[in-house]
Amino acid sequence: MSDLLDGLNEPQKQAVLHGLGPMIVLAGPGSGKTATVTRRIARLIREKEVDPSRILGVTFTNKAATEMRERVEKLLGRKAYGLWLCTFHAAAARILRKVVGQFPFGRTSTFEIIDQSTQTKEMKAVIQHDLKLDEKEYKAPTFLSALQEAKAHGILPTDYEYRGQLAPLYRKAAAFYEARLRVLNAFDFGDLLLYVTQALDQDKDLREEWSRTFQYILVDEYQDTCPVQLLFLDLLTSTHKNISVVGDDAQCIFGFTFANLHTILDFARDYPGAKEVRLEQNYRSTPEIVEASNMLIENNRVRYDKTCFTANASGPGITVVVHDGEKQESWWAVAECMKRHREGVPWGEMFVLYRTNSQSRVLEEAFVGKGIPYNVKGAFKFYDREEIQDLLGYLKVLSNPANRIAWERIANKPTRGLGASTVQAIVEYAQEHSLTFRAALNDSHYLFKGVTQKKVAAFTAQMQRLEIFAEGAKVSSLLQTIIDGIDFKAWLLGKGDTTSAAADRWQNVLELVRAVEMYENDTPPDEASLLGFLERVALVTQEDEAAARDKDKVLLTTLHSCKGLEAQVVIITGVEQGLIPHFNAMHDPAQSEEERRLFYVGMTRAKRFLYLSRARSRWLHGKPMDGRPSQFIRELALDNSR
DNA sequence: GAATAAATTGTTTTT
DNA sequence: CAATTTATTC
Repeated sequence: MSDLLDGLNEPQKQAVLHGLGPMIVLAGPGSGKTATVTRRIARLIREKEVDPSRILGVTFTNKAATEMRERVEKLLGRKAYGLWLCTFHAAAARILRKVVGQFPFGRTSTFEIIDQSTQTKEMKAVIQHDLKLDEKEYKAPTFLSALQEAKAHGILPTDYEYRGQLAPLYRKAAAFYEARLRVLNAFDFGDLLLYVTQALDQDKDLREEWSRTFQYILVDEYQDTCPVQLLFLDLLTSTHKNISVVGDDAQCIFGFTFANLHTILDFARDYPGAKEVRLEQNYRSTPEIVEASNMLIENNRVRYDKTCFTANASGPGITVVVHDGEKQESWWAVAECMKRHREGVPWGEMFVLYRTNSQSRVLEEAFVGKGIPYNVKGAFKFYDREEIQDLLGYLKVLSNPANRIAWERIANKPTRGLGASTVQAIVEYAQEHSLTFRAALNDSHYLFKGVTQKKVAAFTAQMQRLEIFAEGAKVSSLLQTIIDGIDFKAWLLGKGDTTSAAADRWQNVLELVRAVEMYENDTPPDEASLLGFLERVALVTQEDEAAARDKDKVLLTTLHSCKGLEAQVVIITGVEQGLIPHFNAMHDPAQSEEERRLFYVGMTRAKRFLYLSRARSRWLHGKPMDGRPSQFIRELALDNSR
């Protein structure tokens, strides 16, 4: 018992030892939040002898979940089998798979989780074919975000009161979109939480069963939960009421996903008698950084009155620099990293941060130029790459024959003479006869003549062979069989691209094979399945395990996705009015306060060296733009601000 | 039917 | 400026 409390301060101990009932832990940056949560979980398992499968720990990212699990297992000295430690979406998907069949949702337990691009494609089809509107005038992303707003509030998009004149149109689109996803046996991200809350809300017995299951629920990054997630938590805690949440109102930066700052401010009101713990001591940063970030955040009107302090030794202070353009800024950033590296700071202890993903390109070029090891987080997702999506298409089709989108994708990859019109004919035939694309393939002898018929038949036969092989086969050997069967390597390398680009693509394919093997390695053999792998792919987005594993590289990332990380050296680039705070957020007080919190998050990642850099001029959409210093530099009230 | 060239058009942040 | 969509050619 004692070792679980070793080295903790008084409020941290209180948080770890808290017994029954709701608790909120207000945790400033670097205040040992993760240590507190993991020790609390470890204590519940070890001292309170709670069955791990009756504890639900929810995090914001998969990476955070994995890290926490490792730390809990280290504290326990054994594996925490059955412990639910995952993201909201993963938890929702897992419950939904078990219960979806009991509801008229029109999906089976093998439902697929579709990605962003599939969502857009389906919504485009809704606008063009179902609503017969001009897609130039009515944009799919606008419609999707309207629907997401409804889903984030836990309301069916067909029932939601949208703002503005387009409301009736949105509701119609929602109905068509939902119908299309049903045919695909698919949910999108937002649906996972929406439908699981619908299910738990509608069925009292089910709600009791699940809320009895989870004796303890812990939530990380509580400030970034949206209403439907709160509803989800509320439904699951209805029996035991043992919910403890950890968060920092000053780090609420996901307002655009309908996370609301007031959920954390109102926790004590919503859960009367909740214990409140404040972790205000910062163990991460120098007093210079802690004080400057306090100065900054005090400019926000809506916040908890909380003051962070540190007992850490004084450091080098915050450096503010100006450059002519973004190229000079990038060269400088690389040079500064090299300088610190010579002083003994490992590459892995350095971040270069920016507001928008498009800023990463110049930086990347500068890092490549000097041969400095770096990692870009967030920009292009590994699983979004064309060649990866192609192969995943085969896996998806084998897992879910109703997945029309995936069929369309793979039908002519590699080129086998099934062009757009042939595929379209199959799709229409399937729709007419209410068949899956796969079933339509079997009947296609009636549809086509001559050469086309032969080609379609060859494709059907090949897919049938794969289906037979897929029975009981390991995912890794299935993938290998697909790659060999369609001669994917030859097709990739022969596509006429430059040889190096083709070689890169093949490397990515090998990476995918490794990812499958890794999945099989850390999943119990009886649980590993094609569906399981596809779910991981759908929910594990950015940080593919490979990137997370090769440490000791400078991390280039956005201010948003640096949340939860820390490093010796942090360089924030593009500290200009219009970038941070961003143009689109500058005129609305609530949004500019969010921009300030975002900047606060970036600053407080730094342990020792913090640089704020800006350029006088920067290329934006092909035109040079003058850059004025961000108002936030002034708000820090530094001696050396210029 | 498929590959290439030209034109257009968008640009915050993400599970 | 780059990525995506449309037009053109083979």
